[in-house]
Amino acid sequence: MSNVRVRFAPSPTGALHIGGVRTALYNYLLARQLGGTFILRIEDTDQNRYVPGAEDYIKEALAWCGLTIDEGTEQGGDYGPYRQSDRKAIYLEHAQKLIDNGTAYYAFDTPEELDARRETEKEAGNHNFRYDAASRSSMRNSESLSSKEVAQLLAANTPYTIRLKVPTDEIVKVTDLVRGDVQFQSKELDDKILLKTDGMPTYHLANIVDDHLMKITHVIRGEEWLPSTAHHVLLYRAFGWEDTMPAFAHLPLILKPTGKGKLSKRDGVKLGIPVFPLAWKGATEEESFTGFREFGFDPRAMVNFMALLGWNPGTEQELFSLEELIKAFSIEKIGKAGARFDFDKAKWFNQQYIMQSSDEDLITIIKPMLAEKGITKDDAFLTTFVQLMKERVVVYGDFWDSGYYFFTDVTAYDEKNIRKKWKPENQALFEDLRQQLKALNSPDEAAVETTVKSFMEANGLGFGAVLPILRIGVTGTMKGPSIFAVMALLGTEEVDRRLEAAYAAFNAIKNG
RNA sequence: GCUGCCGUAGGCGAAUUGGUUAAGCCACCGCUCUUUCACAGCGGAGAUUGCGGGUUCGAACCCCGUCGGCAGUACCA
Repeated sequence: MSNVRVRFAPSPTGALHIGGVRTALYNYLLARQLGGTFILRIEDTDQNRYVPGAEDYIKEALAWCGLTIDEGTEQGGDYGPYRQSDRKAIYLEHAQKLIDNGTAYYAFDTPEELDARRETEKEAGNHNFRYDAASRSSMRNSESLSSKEVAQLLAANTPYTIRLKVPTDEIVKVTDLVRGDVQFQSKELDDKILLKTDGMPTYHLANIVDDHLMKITHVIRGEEWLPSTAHHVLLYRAFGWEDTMPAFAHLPLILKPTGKGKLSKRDGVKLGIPVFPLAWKGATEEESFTGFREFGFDPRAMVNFMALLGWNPGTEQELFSLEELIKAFSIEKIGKAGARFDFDKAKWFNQQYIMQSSDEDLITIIKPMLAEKGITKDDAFLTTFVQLMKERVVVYGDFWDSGYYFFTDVTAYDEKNIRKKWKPENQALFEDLRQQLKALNSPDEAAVETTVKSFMEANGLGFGAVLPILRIGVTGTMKGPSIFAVMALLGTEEVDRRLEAAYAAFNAIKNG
């Protein structure tokens, strides 16, 4: 095992968004490719936003995608605990070190005071008030107050935060694996809060301390973190850890299908498409979302789709198994521009996977769907069924939606085509055909075809006059597999029953 | 506003890193197959590489400017 160690560090504030899944995937791919370690760390330092069930959801989602975790809250490991709320003491201790070495300071300003200050600045025309080198002397902190005053405040248990003391004028360089060198002027950076009043760290502190302690070598995360990376570099420096600082790779955003803005959960409900791997049951209808799994996706298809969203192999290969992705993946091939979430493309991948799936695998998936409707069928029947249908479905639900007639009576006829094709004067002929078909005992597809064809020949009827009648009569629709195959599978009794009912219905349609 | 990132057909995106006619896939159109739909195969349309300058024999690629999109700008992550 190499010393490469990467982490996926979600915050349990709800369902894991598809962008998060992709971040996890890229981390996982890098770890596996280099024989490294994939770590799951739960970043639950904001108690106000904690959502019960979110942590389990994250784990289930990763498992569904096939991303196995090496170290984490369940698996354990030598660098635990892996839940940040369990590491509270560590952060306090480290924040203290920064106070001691002068790179951080106590701040006693309350949120209300901060808000008030922002408000007055705004009225004065300054819309970008920052707690920074320029303003900190006018705030209440251990930089502006005398050490005696600070000691008194601390002794009186005055609530405080610990802030990073950002250097006044310095250029902070960040080397990003996907974007190259990025520079920030330290005077544009604010004095980020490191430790909150409640004793919990902010993301910035926790992330640096944990990544260092957990010996993380590569930080792969979303682009929204790029601006604060300068702070992170400053923190590594403040701790004296600069020489072991991990490499950074900031992933491009996943954009809305419309192209404007980053994909949000609202887009999913608005467009009726999943933007989460698994469904999420929120407190209300509005906070509940469907998932790729519930939408009828194969996890391999979703993973394949996501892998290509912001990364490309540089070849023309499009279909990748997880194993192939592990081999082909490279950070250098990650794109810089935001990738639009193209759900049509996602469906195409799923269709490819279904077509590639074995009959057995498909049957395993279909059986429970049928059972839910109280239908059981033997494997021989189901095998033929999936063979007939697998190349014309996109999501698993389509097996039922466009193949329900294999299991139950036709619910609606294609009336438009019936009006065009049904000739009541030919009914006697079709009754005759019905009898002929019925006489066939457990026929195969070829036998049905022969019977129908000789019937057509005998009566001078073409395919166009006969097949649509049979097709709509048995399945209700013009779409579907070979009608001879469908009839053979359904059996003579069933076909006879359906045709009898259909002819009556056709006359009604014609007359209505 | 400020800071940063990004900009190749409708979408995803390639281009041996400055070297002929700017790949491929999805979507779209047509043909073949099938008297259905889908799959598959073939073909088509669609790009003055956001725009304007510059450097160069030569620019999608380098430089400057400009416009646009996005992100960040919390005691959230």
